[in-house]
Amino acid sequence: MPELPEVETTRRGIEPYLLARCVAHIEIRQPRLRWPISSSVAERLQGQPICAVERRGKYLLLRVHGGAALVHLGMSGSLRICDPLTPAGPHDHFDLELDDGTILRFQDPRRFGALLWAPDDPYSHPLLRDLGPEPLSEAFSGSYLYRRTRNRAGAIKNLIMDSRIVVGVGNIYASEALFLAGVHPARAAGRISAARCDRIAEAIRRVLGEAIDLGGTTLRDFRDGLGRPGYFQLRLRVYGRAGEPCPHCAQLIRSQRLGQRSSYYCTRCQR
DNA sequence: ACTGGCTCCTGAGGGC
DNA sequence: TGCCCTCAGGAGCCAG
Repeated sequence: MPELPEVETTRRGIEPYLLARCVAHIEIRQPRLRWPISSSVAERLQGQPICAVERRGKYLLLRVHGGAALVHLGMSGSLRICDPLTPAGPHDHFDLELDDGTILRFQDPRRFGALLWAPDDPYSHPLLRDLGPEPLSEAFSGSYLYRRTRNRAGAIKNLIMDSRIVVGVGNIYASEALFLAGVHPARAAGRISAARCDRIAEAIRRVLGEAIDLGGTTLRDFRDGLGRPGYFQLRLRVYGRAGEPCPHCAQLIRSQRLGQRSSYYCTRCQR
């Protein structure tokens, strides 16, 4: 579910409730997420003021003195601000209780998400250390993408979804960006020209930027930190639209599995 | 160094 | 109504 726009939307939603508040208690109901929740997370957060709520790729960082809690939403995770009287549901795996009574609640039916402790400089944690650039930063550009794709035989769609190349682009936005750029998702990455790498990089920035502006994409269950849905699903041009006409040329949109994921594209507009 | 495949889970939806 | 199958938005990890 959550790709970069959904994680950023969540971050913006929860940040005002967390900043400068102290963590009073952590309630863990189900420690078995992607990695078991270690007791050290609770120990290190307890009593600490949260000094920043940051995002790196699809990871959220709740920074405190001495490190940060890393939260990943996996495929079905969400974070919600609620009050202590809200009853916890079966997939509400942990609560961060703040000193003003506010609760940050993590729900994740598929349990692919994570809560980890990253000591000292959290950006040197093994999960963050080797991540590629943020797609909306200066470091990500067409020339960067061109350089990183040389001699790569794999499909361009798999490459832009590889977090070591660029972070935050999941299955939905990869299809959308390649449609905007006019590039076929299965095209060998190393054989794409510099000019077309420019178009792909620009399309990724545009799609992610628009999706953040619309509060993310809610296909089934995404909600922001306050329980509100996103609206980018209304702007999806090809994702999930196999058999419907292409918005540019009316040719029927096709779908194909690429690296175990469904890809959607127009054979006339994308080469 | 790359590449493709497997894996962790639960829930929804379609076919019969 | 119920059972079985397939698929789902992530991404670390492994073998080749």
